[in-house]
Amino acid sequence: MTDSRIRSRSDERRSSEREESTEQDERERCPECGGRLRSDSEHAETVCQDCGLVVDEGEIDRGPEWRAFDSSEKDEKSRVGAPTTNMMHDQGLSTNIGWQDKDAYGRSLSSRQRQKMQRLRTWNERFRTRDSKERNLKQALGEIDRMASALGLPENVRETASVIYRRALEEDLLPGRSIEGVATSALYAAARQAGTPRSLDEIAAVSRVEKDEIARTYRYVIRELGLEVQPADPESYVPRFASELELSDETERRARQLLQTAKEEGVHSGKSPVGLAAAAVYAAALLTNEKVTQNDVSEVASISEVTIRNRYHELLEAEGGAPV
DNA sequence: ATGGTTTTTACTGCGTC
DNA sequence: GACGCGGTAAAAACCAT
Repeated sequence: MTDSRIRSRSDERRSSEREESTEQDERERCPECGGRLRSDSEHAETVCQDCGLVVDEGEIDRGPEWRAFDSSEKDEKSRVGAPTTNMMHDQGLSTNIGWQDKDAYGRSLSSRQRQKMQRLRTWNERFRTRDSKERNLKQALGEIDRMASALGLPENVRETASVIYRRALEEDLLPGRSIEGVATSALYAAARQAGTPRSLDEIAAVSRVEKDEIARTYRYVIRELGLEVQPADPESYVPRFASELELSDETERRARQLLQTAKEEGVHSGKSPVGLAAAAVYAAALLTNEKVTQNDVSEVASISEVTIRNRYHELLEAEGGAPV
């Protein structure tokens, strides 16, 4: 009697699961029979529901395998430290010996113990940054961090930059190039990939490396790593320029609009995205009667006034040709 | 290296405050 | 007269070949 109840309940569960999975993910199809795929995170597989073909195996579930129902359970069940991060040279996994001379109960150590701990700290530090690659990374990541905060780039960009640098290091791209150069290039690439691009000039302003070298190493790194970085979208510069010039949201919106229509008209191929963005901001300010001089815009965008003039004529022309 | 394209530099004239 | 703006020519920078 109990048996049948249990079975029936589990049957229910199974059928409801199936219903769920038929609803999910219509676009993925089985390459064999065209049946629906069902991802089974418990077994780390993606299987076809019709023919049973396992399409994808070994997905990694990075989440915890337990669930916590209140905060005390969370403390009890959790047995890991901070998540690993690529922003530290050892991904945050190395040993750290605290600087307080206290034991696990918070009592102070005897002087003998203190000396011992001091020696341990020294050696730990030596081992931690032992080989040249580690030291290299440590310096580069410090550099990336410094530049990123100088440019006001968010954390995820730093993270990406770190990953790129790490890869460059692994592929032995460093010999013959400066650490700083590669670090800067990594950051430049990361910023562009994240859709918060900074122009080469801006990057060069905070880097210890010359613009030429940055550009050169950047191209090299991109090519060697097979990174795909699309040309920067002019629109992604607009918010930054607009806010630096203290322009209204309305102006920002118009600037975007101008760029959109320009894009449709195909006015912008081959032109520098920064110039286009600057021109759009200027033109938009004109349209909304906000006072910004070409000089102002040229300064925040680090682009010449002439370029702004040329571009914004084209922009207005495109807008006039295709009214909204 | 070269040639074509884009951007910058430098200079000039015009109108306005 | 200083400033913002527009235009132009020549130089420089950039990019693909």
